[in-house]
Amino acid sequence: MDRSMGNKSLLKTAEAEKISHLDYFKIAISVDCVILGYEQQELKVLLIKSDLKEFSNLYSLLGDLVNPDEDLDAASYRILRERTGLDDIFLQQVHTFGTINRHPSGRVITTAYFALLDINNVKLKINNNHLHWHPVNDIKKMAFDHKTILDTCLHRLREQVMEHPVVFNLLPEKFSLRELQELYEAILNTELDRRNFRKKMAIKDWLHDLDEMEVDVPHRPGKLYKLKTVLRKKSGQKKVEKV
Amino acid sequence: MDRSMGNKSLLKTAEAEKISHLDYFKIAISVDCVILGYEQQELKVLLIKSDLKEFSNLYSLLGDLVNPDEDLDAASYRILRERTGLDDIFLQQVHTFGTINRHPSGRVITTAYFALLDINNVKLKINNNHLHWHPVNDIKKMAFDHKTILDTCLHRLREQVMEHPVVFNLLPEKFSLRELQELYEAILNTELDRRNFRKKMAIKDWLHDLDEMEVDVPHRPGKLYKLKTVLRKKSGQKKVEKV
DNA sequence: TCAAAAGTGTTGACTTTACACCCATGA
DNA sequence: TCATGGGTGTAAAGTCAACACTTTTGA
Repeated sequence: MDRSMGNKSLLKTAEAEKISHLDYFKIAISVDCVILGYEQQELKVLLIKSDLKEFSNLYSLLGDLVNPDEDLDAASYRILRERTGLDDIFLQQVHTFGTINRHPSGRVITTAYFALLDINNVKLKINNNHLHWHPVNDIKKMAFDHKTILDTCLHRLREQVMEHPVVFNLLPEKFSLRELQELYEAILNTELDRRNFRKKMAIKDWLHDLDEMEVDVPHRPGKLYKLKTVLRKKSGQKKVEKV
Repeated sequence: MDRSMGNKSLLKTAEAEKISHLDYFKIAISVDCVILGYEQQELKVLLIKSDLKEFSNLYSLLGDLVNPDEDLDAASYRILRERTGLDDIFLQQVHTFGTINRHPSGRVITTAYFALLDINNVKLKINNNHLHWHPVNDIKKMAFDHKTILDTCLHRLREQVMEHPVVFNLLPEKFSLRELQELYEAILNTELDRRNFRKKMAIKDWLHDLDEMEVDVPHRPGKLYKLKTVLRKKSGQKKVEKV
């Protein structure tokens, strides 16, 4: 950012600039988190009932204003921690939504993140306002522009899922290949061929064979795997592919 | 965004909420544009000398604070228009940078966009502050966190270039396959095989054969093409690929 | 006639898809 | 013994990478 346009290269100090810009500190910024979990072969998102009259009976994502002394990313981690009690979580920034009238309280620009977590690790912190896990395929209308935000984040997730080992954040540490495949199918909303899926996973070399078996399944138990330790990471970064 | 945490589902009006949030309107938001052009087989970015003492002699991207009554995207189009006089330009949001101390004047969160334009169409509007086109491969240090922003945008551009018909925004309307290939090579920083490149373009079916030839080249002239009209677009949106 | 780039196909390696059978386990 | 999913291989189609020669034009 550089507001130098039209002034004739007079150097200003940052402090002087600050004063001349007070007018602009009239926009609030928030973060909104698409917190995703996976349960009963369904992808679910953590929602809360909006407490604004304008949106009564609609659900919204979890978000909050960013504090002036808080990094943007830190704000999203704070939301997660406050709501789920979890701290070491996969989180990725997706897009910033900034139309003028997206928030009825005033000018609020929001940066959307998605988070992936193991739903069984979560004890929801405060259980009022209908905080709950909601199947993502079962959402028509939301408060604010949150439906758009949700869709944008799901789109991004789908783009990444085959290239980057991210979805493992949705599973318990140990899982079978069937569970993993079902998760992919839930995310991509499609069916996958079992043999081809297993081949693909073998090629990616993401998994570590635990030499353990499923227990308490009503059929032949499958092998258990975990994500290779080197691939675990808290936030996603992408690599450029060679063309 | 929903600040309902911990309150016992008392509905508030947006107006009431606005008042209680005044404290938070202490963050400014800006947009920064990585404005890219292509000239002499080089990718270039439009830079200006920073007018902050803290960054004297460093260049910065073109950006500005977002006005309270201006959409975020509109702000980036405004920057472009002010600096280049161009209006109908490819522009894409990339990432929002929000660490506390990234701007010495105070808390400024910035959303980065990249723009692609035909450098020959541009008459730079105000030519002070060393506004100029700078080869992207020749930049080490920039004001603020602008080097990171630039790198992030270039990374995103490289990711998109083979999947989406975006780079055509950098070329004149009519171009030869050689020119197009040289552009791809400049963006990707690599050499491409001519035959394979032409095959790939043929498969993508992005180009319309104009039945015209290059003129004034000191060798056998090549055919001229233009991007198919249906594929022209001002801002980029991605599609999910089927897996 | 020379220099420069245009234009063009094939082969081998690899990747992706489609598809079916026997096996191990728990009920 | 039955139901359920585990586990596995192959062939055909398609994609990708490497590679060289002839043609056209302007100088």
